[in-house]
Amino acid sequence: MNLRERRRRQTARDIQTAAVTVALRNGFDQMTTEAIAHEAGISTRTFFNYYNNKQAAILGAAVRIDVEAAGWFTCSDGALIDDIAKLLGQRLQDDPLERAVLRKIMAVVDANPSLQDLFRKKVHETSLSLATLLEVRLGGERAIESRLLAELATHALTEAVVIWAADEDSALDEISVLVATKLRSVREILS
Amino acid sequence: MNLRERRRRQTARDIQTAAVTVALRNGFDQMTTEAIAHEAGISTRTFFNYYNNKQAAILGAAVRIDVEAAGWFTCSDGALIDDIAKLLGQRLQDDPLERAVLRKIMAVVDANPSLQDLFRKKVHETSLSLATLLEVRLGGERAIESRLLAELATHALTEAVVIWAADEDSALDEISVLVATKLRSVREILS
DNA sequence: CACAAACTTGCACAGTGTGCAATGTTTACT
DNA sequence: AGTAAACATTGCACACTGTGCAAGTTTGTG
Repeated sequence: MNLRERRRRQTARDIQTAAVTVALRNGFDQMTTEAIAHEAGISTRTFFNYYNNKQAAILGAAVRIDVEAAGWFTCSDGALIDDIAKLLGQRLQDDPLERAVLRKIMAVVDANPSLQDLFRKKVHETSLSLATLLEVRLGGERAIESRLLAELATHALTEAVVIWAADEDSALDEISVLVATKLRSVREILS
Repeated sequence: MNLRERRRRQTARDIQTAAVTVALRNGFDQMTTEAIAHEAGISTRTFFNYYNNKQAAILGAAVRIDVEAAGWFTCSDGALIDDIAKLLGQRLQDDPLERAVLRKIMAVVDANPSLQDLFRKKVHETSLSLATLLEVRLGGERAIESRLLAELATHALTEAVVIWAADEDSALDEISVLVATKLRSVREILS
């Protein structure tokens, strides 16, 4: 990994930390991009080189499904629900969540619709990646079903992460168990 | 209904029409709120009295689930999937869609991520209303499942409306049939 | 008709987000 | 080590967004 690359990521994280700090101190709505830049020790202009807006700075960089590492998914013959849960769980192992940080972010997000909007957008992006994989696995004639199932699964992931964040004693890998449980539960309700 | 109320709705629709017109003519990104206001024959300031931003002007006023008229849903003993499909279908009967208008709007939305964001937000709002009803019907211990199912169903509705808009010969009430079909289909895939 | 409530508008203003050009830093390559 | 290309940071200017306020206009009601 480059020095450039490392610095870039570090700066991105620094800006995120600064943004969360300022948001918790002054409230997200009062917070200006200028205040974030000042807290992070950079110019306003540089702030916009890293994030498009202050919402994005709070949520940080997206964690994407690694399509290379997901080849197994499209041709696995395991139970679909378990495979989906495993796939989504993998994403979280790569770049492990800090419960404390996540809680701070959640506190800010909970109070701010515009952050929720962006969060939904990110969930939807994940959903689209998953939908692509599902479509390969299920066949192109089930494209719509793939999108619906992907949407269901990514929302289940969100719910699972919220539960994980609230429960001090739960481990990261319990998240994918929870996702599978919830998907089964929805299937039962639909019967 | 008041004269005031009627005029307000009419102005809201006029602004929406103006916005769609300008967006198709100049492209959404080039379009300024000033251009919309000018096209609609009002001041910029008045524009903001009706819509928070130009995205909202394109999508128009939200159609909400009428919670009063949905009392039957929480205590019905029909098949859940059919009830959900019926409930979501009802929303569309109230304020019937114009295929031609909808297509224009879809053309603008397809080309503009910021419009898709807002659209997702509206879908999510519908999902939340549905989740509340589902939670009453299924019981509070299945709150999470209610939210997941609501999310699934509202996305199915979106897919169904898209199909309806594309097919010249389909009737409005085929939408809820399609929603039910897709939900069943997802259930089968999960088995 | 007269009055209150609601609507429209102009104006001022704080904040957002981008293009550009100058200046510095890192990388890759010889 | 030397150098050129690639990339990063910044200031500045500028167009656009969105809101508060106050003054003027229209509409519903007694």
